[in-house]
Amino acid sequence: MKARQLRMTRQRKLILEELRKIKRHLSADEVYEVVRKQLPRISLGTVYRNLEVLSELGEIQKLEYGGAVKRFDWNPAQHYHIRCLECGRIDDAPIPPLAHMESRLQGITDYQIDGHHFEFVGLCPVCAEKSADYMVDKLKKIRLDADSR
Amino acid sequence: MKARQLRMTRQRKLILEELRKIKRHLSADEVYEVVRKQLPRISLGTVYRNLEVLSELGEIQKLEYGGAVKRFDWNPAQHYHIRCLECGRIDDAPIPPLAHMESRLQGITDYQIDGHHFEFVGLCPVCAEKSADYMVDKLKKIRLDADSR
DNA sequence: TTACTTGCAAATCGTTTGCGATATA
DNA sequence: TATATCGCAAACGATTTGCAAGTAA
Repeated sequence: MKARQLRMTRQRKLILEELRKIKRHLSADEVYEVVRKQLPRISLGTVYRNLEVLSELGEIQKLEYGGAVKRFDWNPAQHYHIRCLECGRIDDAPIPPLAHMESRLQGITDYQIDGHHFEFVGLCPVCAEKSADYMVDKLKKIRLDADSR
Repeated sequence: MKARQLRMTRQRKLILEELRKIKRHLSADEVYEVVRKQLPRISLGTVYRNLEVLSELGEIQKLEYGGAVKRFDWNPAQHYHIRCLECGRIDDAPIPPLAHMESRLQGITDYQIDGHHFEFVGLCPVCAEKSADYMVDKLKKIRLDADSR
């Protein structure tokens, strides 16, 4: 679209390198914490600006499905995700992209369709564990109540 | 889960009625503007609280796919949506829900899967029109430049 | 040398929350 | 009457932005 005279600054380079190295789906704040170890004076604003630029360039991808905070994926190729409803953690979903979805809307929508988003939602192993502990506690209490009557 | 002593206040009733009458996918702020016409002293906080309660009850559904603002759907049944990347407008997608998606992760994820989200993204008719106008203008300018040389 | 980028801080935006007053069941 | 809910305003968390100084090309 628009030709841009972008510069590969130390900040931009480091952010991209760390994302590719860590291979997880970090929020802007998490990226900030990571790169701060090597560039202590970097600002959160710079991190946001660079994540934006890098995703516009197609070097990374911005994930903004559900949940409050956006996350950034080192892998710009199309693939799906699983999101934890409790803590917001995101992992790759091990299934291939659905084909021919867009063509199913041919002629029956007046939208100009660009693509689709798909994600599984549920509880990550850590939060599922916590949730199970909570239920066990609850059952214990109910049993105690019954015994004391 | 938890038995709640909910009350059907005038505010709660009106919000639900208006959503069901309008049958569009409104943001909290849009709901606020609508109900304010009949209850001028209602507060935005009340609207947020009631939209939350109503979606917990399953009377409506909260949409929090992508985009910044949440939207609320009068129809609590499972169905998919199309979202405009430009203005955030949401409409129903005229395709049935995908079946058997969750079972495809059986045994290959340590997440506890609850369900999935799916949405098409693109440009709504209004924004597609604007975008087309913009491109036409651009082409005209390029032609003028060429002529003047 | 140019103008893209930065660090910093203040601003913005959608949403949530604490409070004392109100009204529903 | 008990307490769920309200209106109001302040608080919040994530993200964006204005600006003067710094720096890649």
